[in-house]
Amino acid sequence: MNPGENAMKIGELAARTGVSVRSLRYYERQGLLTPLREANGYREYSPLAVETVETIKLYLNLGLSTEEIAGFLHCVLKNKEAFCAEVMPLYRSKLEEIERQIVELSQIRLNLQQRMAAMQQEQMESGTTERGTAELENS
Amino acid sequence: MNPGENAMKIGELAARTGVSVRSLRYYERQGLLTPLREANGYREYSPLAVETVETIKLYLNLGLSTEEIAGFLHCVLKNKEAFCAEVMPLYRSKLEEIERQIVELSQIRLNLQQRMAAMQQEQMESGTTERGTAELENS
DNA sequence: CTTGACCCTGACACTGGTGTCAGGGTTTAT
DNA sequence: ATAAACCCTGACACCAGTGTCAGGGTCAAG
Repeated sequence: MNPGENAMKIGELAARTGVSVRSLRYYERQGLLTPLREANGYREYSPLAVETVETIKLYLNLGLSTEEIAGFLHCVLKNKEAFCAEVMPLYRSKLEEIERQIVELSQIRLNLQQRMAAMQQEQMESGTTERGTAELENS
Repeated sequence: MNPGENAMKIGELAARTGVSVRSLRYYERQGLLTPLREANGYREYSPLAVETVETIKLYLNLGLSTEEIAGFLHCVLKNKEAFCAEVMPLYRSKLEEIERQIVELSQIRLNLQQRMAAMQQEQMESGTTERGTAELENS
């Protein structure tokens, strides 16, 4: 009945979450995870740590950095997301950033597609003018 | 009439192309640019170097790396792109990569939008169940 | 001869999460 | 007591292009 009854060590947490031992230590250094220590210095994780790590994975997959996650993880672990004031502005700016990136990539895609089409044209026609690297200027 | 008549030094090339001196030296180390050297060790660029740098910029803007560019720059500087065999496969794989990235970002965008919508819902309704971080799972 | 504007090389920093190695302790089972 | 399987910390590498600093030449104008 004492606390730490079914605590686990880092290897087990890694196995349960699919996150490498290396990454778990990194998350700790970033302030996302704060395990107790056994007398021998080994990290001691409560069963709740599994949920915490899953939550961290979820936010990392959204493109948030560990530093950003650190700003609200504590809150979302005990409340619904909607009641953590830090989350919404972060989502907003992240969404804008993602959209900027999509626009940028779309422009590159268009440029590539046009250049490829032009190349195939020229290979068909095979041979009139010379030099032509810079006419489809750029993004 | 001797060669090097209107050659320029690195600072002038940087000014004409808008590329930093630092980057010009980097391009050289990557094998993209091979200026002569004056007796004092200064780099000596022919006027053609301006075009070369513009071409490099163009390909960098397409998302190609200096290493990739090095593989075909020589060819495209003297022929039309269409006649450089290395270019098309590179464009193809780059296009695929870009499209993968766009898909990935689009998924994140959707996930963010859904979470934001859900948060606003919950704030309206304000208050029934508890805990809800992981229901819109992830990308 | 001095000042200032150029030029040279080499090297570290940054981004950010992860792999991996070195060098060393602990625990458990045989 | 020894081997195997864990655990610990600290540090370098990666990607890739750019900024920036240190420490030092070169050259032209005053």
